[in-house]
Amino acid sequence: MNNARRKPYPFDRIEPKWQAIWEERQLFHAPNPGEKNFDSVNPKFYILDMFPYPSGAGLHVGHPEGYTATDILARFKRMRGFNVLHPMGWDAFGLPAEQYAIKSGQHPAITTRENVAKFKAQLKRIGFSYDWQREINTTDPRYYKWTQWIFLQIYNSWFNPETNKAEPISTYRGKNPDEVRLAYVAEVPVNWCPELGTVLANEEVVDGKSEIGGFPVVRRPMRQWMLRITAFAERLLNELDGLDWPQGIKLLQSNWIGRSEGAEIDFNIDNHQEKLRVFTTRPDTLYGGTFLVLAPEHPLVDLIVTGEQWTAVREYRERTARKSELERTDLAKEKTGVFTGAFAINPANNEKIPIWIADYVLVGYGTGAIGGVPAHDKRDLEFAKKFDLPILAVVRPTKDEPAIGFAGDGIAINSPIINGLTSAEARKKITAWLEECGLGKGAINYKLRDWLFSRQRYWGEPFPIVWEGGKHRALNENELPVVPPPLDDYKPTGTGEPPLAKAKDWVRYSEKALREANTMPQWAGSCWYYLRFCDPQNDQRFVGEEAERYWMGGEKPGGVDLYVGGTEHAVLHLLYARFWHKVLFDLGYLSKSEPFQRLVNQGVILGEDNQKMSKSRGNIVNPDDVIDQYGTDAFRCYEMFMGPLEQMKPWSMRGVEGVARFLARAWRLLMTENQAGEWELSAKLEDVDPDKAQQKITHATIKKVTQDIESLSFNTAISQMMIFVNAFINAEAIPLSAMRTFLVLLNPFAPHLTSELWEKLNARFQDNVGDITEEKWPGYDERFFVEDEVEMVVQVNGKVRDRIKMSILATNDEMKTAALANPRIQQLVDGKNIRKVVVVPQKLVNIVV
RNA sequence: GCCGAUGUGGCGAAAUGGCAGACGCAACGGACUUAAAAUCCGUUGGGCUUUUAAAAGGCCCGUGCCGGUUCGAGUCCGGCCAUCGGCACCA
Repeated sequence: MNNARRKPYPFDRIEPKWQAIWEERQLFHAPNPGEKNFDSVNPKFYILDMFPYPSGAGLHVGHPEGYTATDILARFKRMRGFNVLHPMGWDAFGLPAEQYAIKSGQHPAITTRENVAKFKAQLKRIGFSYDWQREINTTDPRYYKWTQWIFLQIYNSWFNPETNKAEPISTYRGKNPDEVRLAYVAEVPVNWCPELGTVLANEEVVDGKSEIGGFPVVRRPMRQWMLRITAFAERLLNELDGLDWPQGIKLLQSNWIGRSEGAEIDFNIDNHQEKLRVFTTRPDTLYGGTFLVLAPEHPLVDLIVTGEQWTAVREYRERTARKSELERTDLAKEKTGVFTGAFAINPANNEKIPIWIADYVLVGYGTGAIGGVPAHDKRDLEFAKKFDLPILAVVRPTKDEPAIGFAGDGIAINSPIINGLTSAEARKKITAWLEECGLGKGAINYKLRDWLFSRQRYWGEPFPIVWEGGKHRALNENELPVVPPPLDDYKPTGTGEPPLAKAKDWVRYSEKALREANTMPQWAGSCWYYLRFCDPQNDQRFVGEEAERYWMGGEKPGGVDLYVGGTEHAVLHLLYARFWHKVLFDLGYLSKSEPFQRLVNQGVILGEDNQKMSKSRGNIVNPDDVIDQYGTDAFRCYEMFMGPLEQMKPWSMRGVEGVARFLARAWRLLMTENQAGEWELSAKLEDVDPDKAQQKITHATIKKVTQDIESLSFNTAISQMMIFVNAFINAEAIPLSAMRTFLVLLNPFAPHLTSELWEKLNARFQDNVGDITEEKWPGYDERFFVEDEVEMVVQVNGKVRDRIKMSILATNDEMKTAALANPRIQQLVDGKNIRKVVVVPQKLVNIVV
């Protein structure tokens, strides 16, 4: 014998064996409609994981948490007769791969290939039942051909506000279609990250730093591709309602979209032709507007600034431009600003009010200009105090508190047209008045910005666009895919010029036309991968119509039936994908307007020290080490036993051991070790009827496990199976039928162990049963739980004082009589006045004295 | 500041308004063993108390804090506190 630690059961032999069998027999392949073995009678179930970004570090224990949950559900649903689509793929374009490539000097295509191989081997080792025939990779030209194709659909569409839908650009009747395309080029202030040498989307900037790498980001105007996601703001917001998503994620997304309702008001400028438009949610406070503030970048500043103020204004604007996003949004700092020298007229009272510029007004939101109402807005109040501007209260609070600084709703005062009205009424009335006078109108504003869609990086999808005579134009579909040139030097240039521009031959598309050299962002590939999974090999279409209708359509809810992944994508992937989906839906390519009907977020797994896992803390758990020691079935079960799926929870090696012990006990329930140290089927196993108690616990376990899997309460399902094993472990005879049932219940959790035991049972009992993976899920019969006697709890004033065995058939009156006749209870209520007796049938009697 | 989630033993946790702490970990005791590991059995929220003692009971307190609804509250309602997460000069 070697001196390696003896395994509690031979998982190291069993697990690779069954993985090889599954692969060989392709048991988890889901045929499409029209394909061989497709069964049109079964309902479909599409269960999707967020596909991983294959980093160099390999899987960590957080990935398999969600993957195990979906795998259990997928196996369960198959056993319940569903056609289950459960695919996996690789989101492999993007910054980290490229950063890593630059650092290691290896081409990103090579490192990506290696990382994918590593991830795939790790996932296979955990025994996930993915349909690997559907594997996709976003960096594969056969895949991104269609990413580029979808971009063309977006480019060749516009948003028709009348139909509230995306339509082909050919239906646009205006002069210049380029103004309304859903993909357009604009010179806008963007998030430029010098360190990464690229621009970033708002969603990719966190606290003024790049989400990836944490490098400083500055605002800088650049010519970039944008996607008109803002046109869909209202639908993206409204259609959240119908989705079965965690409330928190919906809220995060609706806050990001940030709808606010108010009015746009035009102010005349003293001695100028131009009008100044501001957006406000509080038109009812118009009378209290004692100044206007423009964003320093506001285009009107140049026109209205007076000679004396010009130097101060210019200096202020330069200072603002130099500031990083982080400095500018620092809340702690004092308000700053400069007077432009110009005045506007408040349309409500015709007062002349000064126009200032200040960096607390953002050029990107609303109209980039605000009416300063210092009495009822905290920021305006700070500003007015700092620069000694007049403060006029126009809302009286309904409770006893000072009017100055009151930002809530109250009663309008000092406002002739609306005096005495509630704020809500006042808003309505003054908006109507503004509209009548042509001074403004009701308006809705969104925080959501258009999606900055180009990157100055190498490792991404090239745009299917060429430039000719200063104008962009789409390539033909038959020119796809546009494959990037092989580049030895793919480093960012740092100047904002994309690395692809270095490939002069590639860029030269024709005599007159040059290729677009920017690439698409990381998110492009993941915006539609769930569609490609439905029909991954199709080279005629991004997804076949029938396949799309089957997997993404169907009865309500339809679409992806369950999508599991982390919260970190709440406003990135999940918003972008919904946007693309809606465009494709409007253009008639898809069955449903929403992609993901039900979303579940798995909780973060912390290190044993209760801290976030990180290299620097040294508390990272590597799945491979756990599997080496305890086997993958134990790993899977532990991930699920830790606690509720959606909860944040710390890892515990001891906990893994406990679950491993449970599996070993289940193994020994059926197997014994002989003299030679070999495992063989236990002699206690018999083809006999279970006794009453065994029957009861078997059916109770079927019920609990079935319901708990449906509700994703995997931890309590495992608890119940532990109770089952504990109940049988010392039985004289182990009834075969109960064991068969149990193995099927445990199979989704521990597929290798149960497959092996099932095979052993088949060999001994030869009752013509096939592979466990193809078994039907067992049903349960409530009759087996019902007992002749129940234990009735007797309470006095809500406190448990005794328990009495009662027949299940006992009436309420009989229960009451029995309780009152009980000597202990008699003692307690003796001499007291019984005021009330509450009876809960078959459960409890409460005597109130 | 705003929004959201969470708060139960030494730890991870469980409980359709009806016996709080299932299941697991850790700890302690025992069996097996030359010994250890493994395995199996038992005890395990806190305090008080009855019995010579053990066995077995009994009483009180206990689900972040304060109040309410109810025969009965971890669960429902109101108010606070703490931790975590998100958003944040969004007009």
